[in-house]
Amino acid sequence: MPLRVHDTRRREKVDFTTMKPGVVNMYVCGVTVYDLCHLGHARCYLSFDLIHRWLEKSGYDVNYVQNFTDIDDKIIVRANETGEDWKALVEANIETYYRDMDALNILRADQYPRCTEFVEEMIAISSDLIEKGNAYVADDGVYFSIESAAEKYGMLTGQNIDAVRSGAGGRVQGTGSTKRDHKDFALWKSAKPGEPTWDSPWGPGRPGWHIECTAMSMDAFGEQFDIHGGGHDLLFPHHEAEIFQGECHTGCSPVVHHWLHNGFVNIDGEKMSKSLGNFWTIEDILEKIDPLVLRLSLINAHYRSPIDMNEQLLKDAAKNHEKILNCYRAALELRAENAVPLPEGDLASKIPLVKSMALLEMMAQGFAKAMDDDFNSREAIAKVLAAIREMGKMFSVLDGDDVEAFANFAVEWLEDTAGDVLGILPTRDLTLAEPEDDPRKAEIADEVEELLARRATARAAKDWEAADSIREELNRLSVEIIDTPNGTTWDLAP
RNA sequence: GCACGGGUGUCAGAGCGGCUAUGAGCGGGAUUGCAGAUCCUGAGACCUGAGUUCAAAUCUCAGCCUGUGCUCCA
Repeated sequence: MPLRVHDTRRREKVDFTTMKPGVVNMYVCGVTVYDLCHLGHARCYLSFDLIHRWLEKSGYDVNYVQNFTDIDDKIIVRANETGEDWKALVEANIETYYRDMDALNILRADQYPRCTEFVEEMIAISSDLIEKGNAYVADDGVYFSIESAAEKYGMLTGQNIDAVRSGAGGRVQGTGSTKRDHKDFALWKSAKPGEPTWDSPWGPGRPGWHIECTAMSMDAFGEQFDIHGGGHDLLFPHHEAEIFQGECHTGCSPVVHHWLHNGFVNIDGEKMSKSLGNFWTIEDILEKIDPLVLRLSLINAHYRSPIDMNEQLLKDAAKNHEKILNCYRAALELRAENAVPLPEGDLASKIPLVKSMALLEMMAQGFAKAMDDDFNSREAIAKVLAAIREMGKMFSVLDGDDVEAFANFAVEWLEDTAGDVLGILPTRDLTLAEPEDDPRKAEIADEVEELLARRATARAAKDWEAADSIREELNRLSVEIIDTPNGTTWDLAP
């Protein structure tokens, strides 16, 4: 079954094709680095991380480019507010961007170009657009003239230029700009006092926002490429501006073969915004919850649907994540490197085993089918959850060589799907880590072990009252214990 | 106003012409000293109206409700 993707421009799911067989050139709009990353950024880059991972799993060689917007009004304003050098501000925020995204197990892109490195290219494109009659020089900069390519208006949002034309005029007045039409957007902004500037044929100034992505994607891929992604708020005007610039400059239509946009994150039913005070930075959330739980909660919906983030959602995700990890841990503990490969040996006695493996194969196919259907991670997660139930059943039914071999199979199954594609599995070492490996746990380990030993003695003597009171004592230390047939294990309470 | 989405059980959230989604929560049961984890199992749904069809959450039309964009925003 071929990969299908929803293309915003065509407004439907289409078969995914690439310009060059086996190679995907993908550009995703990055962050403007003036502040910490928030939940919305997490969702966006998580969405494209899944797309990135699935394309690679499908055998494509993916060239993933994501930019940093490192000069912009907001950066200048923020730097002025704090008295910090804007370059230092940019560097600091790029650092925290990497820190947050790494925590969420988002694979790095292949390139992270910064727009200040492409000022020359942007000037060249702007000059070309002026020559072609698609742009003009005004008092305060260079503007792209929408009317010069009116047929390209509304490509992504479906807006009708005639409806917008009728409202023109009023807003241009009073801004001090000599831009001809309120729909026109800036390619170059003339310098204002106290701002960082670059030289240009139109005097000192700095590039407009939209032109950077055209310059950087062209630098990376040439005139046309396969996927352009971003948040669904970038549809207008940013991505439509790119269509104007890119197509007029290159003469190619389309420049972008597949436009992909991710949905937004709401908080408790309201749009996330600073003014509402419900603005969640990744840094804040990760103080409270496991990054992989946050990751699971955000990929637990189709990437185009809006997500309403709330406590219940995180609770569900934590619970599911734990289930998956319990299964993964059990599989890792039960497996044996040298187990007899399956299915081999006396097949007649292994019918349940063979059936179960066939069932899991089908689930793996279901997983692939879900991902092939416009990266339906929610459906894919459902397959993983169904699979771990099957695995849990088999772990308790099988024994001996069979369980070892089946566990090998299960480890591979899980790493192939939940690990490589969904990115929600910790490393094998972390999954099997003993309490002592965590410094917070190491601190209390001796005390806990001593209490556990006393409890074990009490339990052996069937003194349940004493055993339970020791457990309560452990609970007061935020320690959770679990009795298993092989002894008692413990962990810090979540 | 214009544009683009969405309305599925208590909640989250897939499916989008015929087939148990899945998970949380709730109800039984197995296991367990108890708890936890695990497994088995039950109840519970497709906004309204009309149409197409042998068959409609699923397609068409109308209505109602709701989200988002149209200004910087992932």
